[in-house]
Amino acid sequence: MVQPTSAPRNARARAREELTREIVETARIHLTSDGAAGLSLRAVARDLGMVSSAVYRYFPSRDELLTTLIIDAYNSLGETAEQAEAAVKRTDLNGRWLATSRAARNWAVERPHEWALIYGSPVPGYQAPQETVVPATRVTSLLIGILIDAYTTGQTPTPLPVPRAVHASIAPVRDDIPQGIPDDLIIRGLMAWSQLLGVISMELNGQFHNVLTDTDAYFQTAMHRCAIDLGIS
Amino acid sequence: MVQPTSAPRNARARAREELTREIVETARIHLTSDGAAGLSLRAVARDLGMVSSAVYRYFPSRDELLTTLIIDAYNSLGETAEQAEAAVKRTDLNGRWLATSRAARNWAVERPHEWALIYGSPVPGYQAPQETVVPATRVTSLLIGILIDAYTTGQTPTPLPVPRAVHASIAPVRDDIPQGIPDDLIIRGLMAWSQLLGVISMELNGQFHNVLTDTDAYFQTAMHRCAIDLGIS
DNA sequence: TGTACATCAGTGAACGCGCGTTCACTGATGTAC
DNA sequence: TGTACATCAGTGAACGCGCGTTCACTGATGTAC
Repeated sequence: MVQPTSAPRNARARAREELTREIVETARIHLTSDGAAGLSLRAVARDLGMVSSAVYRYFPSRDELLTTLIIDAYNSLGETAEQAEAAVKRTDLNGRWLATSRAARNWAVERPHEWALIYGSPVPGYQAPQETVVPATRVTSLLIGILIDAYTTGQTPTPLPVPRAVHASIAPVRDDIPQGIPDDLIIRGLMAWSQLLGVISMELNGQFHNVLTDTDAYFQTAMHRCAIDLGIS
Repeated sequence: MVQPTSAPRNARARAREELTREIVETARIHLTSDGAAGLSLRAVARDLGMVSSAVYRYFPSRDELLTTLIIDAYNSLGETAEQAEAAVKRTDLNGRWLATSRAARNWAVERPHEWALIYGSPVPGYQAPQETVVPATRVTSLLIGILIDAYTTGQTPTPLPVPRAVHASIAPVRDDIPQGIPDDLIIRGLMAWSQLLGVISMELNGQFHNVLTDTDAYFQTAMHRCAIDLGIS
């Protein structure tokens, strides 16, 4: 009882933590060459000089390893975006939006396969478990925060009409935001978010070939225009 | 020389055409369950009651079959969108844009895996050959046509400034459109296009879970707002 | 119209490779007394 | 501090499955004379 129960870190536990990390790290690298569908426990084990069955002491199945990679990706992106956003003066809503979106793009360009893992086509046969839900909301929470501040400080654009069916349709997202935010602003936020995801995914999927040379410059301008549409520019 | 040389269609040739079609059709169905990465020549052959090596009489490799699927998908989507767009009065630019975008979404919702094949993450290890380039431009050509008509009839929005770097960056896309279209309109067109791709992909990838209930209603509104931004609403 | 030859679709076996997962086991590390 | 036992990491073999592609072959269809 002298040791705090929260840290029974003997050699075995430390080794376990380290190897778990190494497995995830190696799997992440494999993602880069083969994509999520090609992620193989055996290949990971081989790279670590282990026999394939040894990995099962750390992850009960391939899908669990995938889940860890997905959660890590969400958290890594979330943390990157949060740090970038936190460095901007609270009253500079335009700056917060630009910092968040730029951080997301930079993260994505550096790790295209991790981006595809979380925002690309679902991996066939893989069902994302509940644990992935919370980390998935970190970036969108930043955007929601900006929208709330825009609303409470009165920096909102002249609203466009929102059809009744759309008003009803956005009921779920209303659960995550304070009351009072107008439908129009929510729609603008959603559209800014899909613009952000759309432009990044297009860049990563090579859809700007023969269209744009400087994708970074284009991205900045597109995000600037989103800010104008949000009324925070 | 009595027979036209263009149609030496004896029984063998007809059988070949039909089986080629059946192989592609079966492969398309397999796409639905396993995605592009899991597309297997052997599985296709099995479904057709052939031995796997027989497929090699029709397609020299798995990648060639994939290429055919990709080209077919682009053409199918292109044709669907073209027909929808052609049914709208030429002067109704807003209607043409809405018809095009709606047709694209409907096509995508019915064939999510074919959509992923052409607009999703690239298949690892697969390099798209030149033949896919032309079919890939059919839908964007419609959008460009609308923008050109908007410009020539003077229905353009008040332009926002376009940074010098972005002006230079869009040089490639200028090769596909008539001279004179302002930078601002091109940027708006690109952003409408990425909004379109972004919203559809988000819906297919399940990113509207716990966000929206009626994705169709949301899509229509989003596309309507794109039209406003393009100045054609 | 009939025959000889060429073309080609489809067969079946094989090569060489990969995968996820299970299981009985060895031997090292950790724990209770 | 020392000993007996429990825990657990890692091994190596195996199961049962899949894949793309090649190759020598049979037998049907098509063609030239």
